[in-house]
Amino acid sequence: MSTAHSPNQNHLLAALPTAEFERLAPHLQLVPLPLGEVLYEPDAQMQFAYFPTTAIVSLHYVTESGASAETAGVGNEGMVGISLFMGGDTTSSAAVVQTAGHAYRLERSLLKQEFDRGGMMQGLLLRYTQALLTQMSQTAACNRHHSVEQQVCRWLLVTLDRIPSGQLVMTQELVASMLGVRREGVTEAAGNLQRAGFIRYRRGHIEVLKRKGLEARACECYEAVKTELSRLLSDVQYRQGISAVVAQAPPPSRSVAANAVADAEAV
Amino acid sequence: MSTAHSPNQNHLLAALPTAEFERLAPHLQLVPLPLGEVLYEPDAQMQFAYFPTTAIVSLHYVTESGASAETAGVGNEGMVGISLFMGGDTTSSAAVVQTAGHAYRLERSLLKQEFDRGGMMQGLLLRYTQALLTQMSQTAACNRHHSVEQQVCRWLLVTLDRIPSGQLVMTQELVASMLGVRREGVTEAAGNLQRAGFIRYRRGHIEVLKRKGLEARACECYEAVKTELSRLLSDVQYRQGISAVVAQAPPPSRSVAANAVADAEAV
DNA sequence: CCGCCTGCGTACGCCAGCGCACAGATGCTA
DNA sequence: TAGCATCTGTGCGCTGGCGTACGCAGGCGG
Repeated sequence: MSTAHSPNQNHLLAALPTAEFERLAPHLQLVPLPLGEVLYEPDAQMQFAYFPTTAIVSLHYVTESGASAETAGVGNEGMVGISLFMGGDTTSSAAVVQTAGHAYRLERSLLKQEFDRGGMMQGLLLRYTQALLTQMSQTAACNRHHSVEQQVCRWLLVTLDRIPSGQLVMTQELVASMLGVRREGVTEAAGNLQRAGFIRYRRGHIEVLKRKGLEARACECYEAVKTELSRLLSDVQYRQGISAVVAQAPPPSRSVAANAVADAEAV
Repeated sequence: MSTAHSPNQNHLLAALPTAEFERLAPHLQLVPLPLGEVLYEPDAQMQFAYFPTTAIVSLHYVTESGASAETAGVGNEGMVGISLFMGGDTTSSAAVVQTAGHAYRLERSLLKQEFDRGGMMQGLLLRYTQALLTQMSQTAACNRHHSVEQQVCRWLLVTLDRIPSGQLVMTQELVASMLGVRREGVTEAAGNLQRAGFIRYRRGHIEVLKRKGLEARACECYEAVKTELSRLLSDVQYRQGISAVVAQAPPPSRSVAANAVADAEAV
């Protein structure tokens, strides 16, 4: 991956007006995020906010007994470190790098300072936080009601949306720990999907062949979260021509969302 | 219930400095919230924010197939209508009154206006929002990993914390729909708890006899959410002597939380 | 080229929670 | 006081997901 890096690969940073961006730019540090790196642990004081570009970070909750579950994921559409401007400083969840890549990080006090100016940054971050809320509540409902296979599909899709290539570097074990289910459950689901011709995988690599297929088998939660994110950030103007967060015309009502599968691109 | 009503029964309102409170006070309308009332539906434009005093409101997500799950609850410690100041205007979840009572409501634009002044109100609401995030992610993990009985205990405890009397008006059917589980599951769990002498119930009324017992059987999630809320709002000064949000001394580390059961008050 | 570590396949028993169905109990209303 | 709607108890059979355990294979390092 020797492509040029730019803060604009992160949608939040790309949406800042020039003045605000230039105020922050000198302080944005590009950092590599290797797989498995822990950006912060529960209840620990965090020093930086991270704006992923190519990396994906997973927000986890780990139970006393050691079981874990992802409560939300963060890619180039968002930011890690909400609590820095929300006022709590710490969170009860952990942030772990789920797909290696890069992110720009910003020192705690600078973020807070920019947030408190009450400009565009504030509005963006707040709306992104709301999207995060949606994601978490959706995850809660999903964990209650949907099958492992549905969740695997959902999870592949959201991950895919954050990765341009369509090639996920990802063991089934890891997927299982994200979803908080057994590895064998993922193996079985993945087997079904492979037999159906939707995906192909080999030792830690998952390749999506038929996106539509996954969408058809995923639960509603995928579309719901995606639609809500694009709604919340629909009016942002990117300084440069980033492809929109979600290329989707008028926000469909929820009941329609299920049928939207039909007009998604094939691949 | 012919007690005098006061906005100070709501912890957020009670924590406002005098100047801010007096600006809002003339616009706070006391409204009764009957059981089952829908404060807002998914994706609908909301006109008011609600600050419960004696009522409890439940934030729900309803799946396409009609199954539902509570993602968070709001009592006198919080507010319903986060999205009004977060910038999204609407939410994908519904807000339903879970325990009848009262709330003060505030017109949308006035809330937003006060929030945007950047005073104490803003900080309070943001920190409360973070508590809500914690609650939702905890719920997600809880739905994944904990048993119905544990969840019933947790749910009774959080509800109890919001109701002074200790007498819940609550059918098992309703509890079930909150948790997103079968009614029979709740019946069984409640039966166990009654046999153990922790609670007593009769047709729509649940009385808690031994709080300690419930705490011992509940999952960690109860303590975790409670501790986090008190941490986030620990530094607030109430204009009047409200009993603190949570009467608890130094925030115990998570691993200790389980043992904290021992020193909770009986009954 | 060989061996080993890591990731994947599969199988078996187990149980929590589900869906359904119906009987008994309780408390409101007439 | 009787009737009735509603809430609660209980008992099926079913199944999805868990825990465990082991065999196989791909791919990397020596």
